[in-house]
Amino acid sequence: MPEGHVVHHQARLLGRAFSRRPVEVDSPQGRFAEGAARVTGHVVRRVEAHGKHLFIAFDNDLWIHVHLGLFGKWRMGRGEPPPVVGQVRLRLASATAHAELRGPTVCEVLSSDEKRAAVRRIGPDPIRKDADPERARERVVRSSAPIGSLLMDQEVFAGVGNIYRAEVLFRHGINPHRLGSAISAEEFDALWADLVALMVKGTKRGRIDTVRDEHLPEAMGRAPREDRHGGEVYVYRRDGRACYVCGTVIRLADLQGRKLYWCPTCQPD
DNA sequence: AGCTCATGGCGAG
DNA sequence: TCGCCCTGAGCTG
Repeated sequence: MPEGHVVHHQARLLGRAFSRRPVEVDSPQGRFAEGAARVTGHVVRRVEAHGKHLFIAFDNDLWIHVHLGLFGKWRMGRGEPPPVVGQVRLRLASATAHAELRGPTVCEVLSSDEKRAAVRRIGPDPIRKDADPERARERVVRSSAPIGSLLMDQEVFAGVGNIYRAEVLFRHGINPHRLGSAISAEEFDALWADLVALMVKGTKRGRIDTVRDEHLPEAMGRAPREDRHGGEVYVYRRDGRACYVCGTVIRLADLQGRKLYWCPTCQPD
């Protein structure tokens, strides 16, 4: 259940484990059997992440394209793959390492042309050094959609998910319902720069931490937050509880089927 | 054991 | 907007 920072982290690990080595590819579950047969035994050239999409290059100019969706998971390890337990869509095995993929939304083989086209459809990714924030700016400032929706639109901000959306808007005092066209150039610049910093940090740590030093539990005399996602955050999944900055009760609403969290005082309409 | 929810996205209507 | 995809964790009982 990853946002972009997890996909980048996994791409690094997969690249480290399999690049420049021949890899056996199969599909114990069977749903990726035809795709696996097209690449098995070939050498992995590299592994790339673009937003939440992961691409594995093989030396026959084919790519495996994976999108984890809400349920997908990689499991990696050294040595021989373990006996199959449950539904394993894709399995990679080199002489020294293995990886299992379960429950992805997308697992397919693409030609290099198809891969390039897929990457073109993905918006600028704050984690990537080659990202062009002007593409995102143009979409935001002429949009009549709320910024809370635009941040989740993968053609605008690739890799941002529900936690980063909620947290970056809190950190900049922007109400998620404010329209993109009402975001100033200065606000866009600050949002983008902050997404870069937060998501790069998340890639390194493997968790999402967004609380500034002066609001950390040690500084505020409160107990550290314990949440499933592992990080320290201001508003995500904190509805009904007091804002760490002003004490107002954090609000929850549904926006296009996803939960949206914000502080009505720190992020006024 | 069974239920609900989750860091996502697509297609039908 | 809704339902579906598909898996696992964290509850409840």
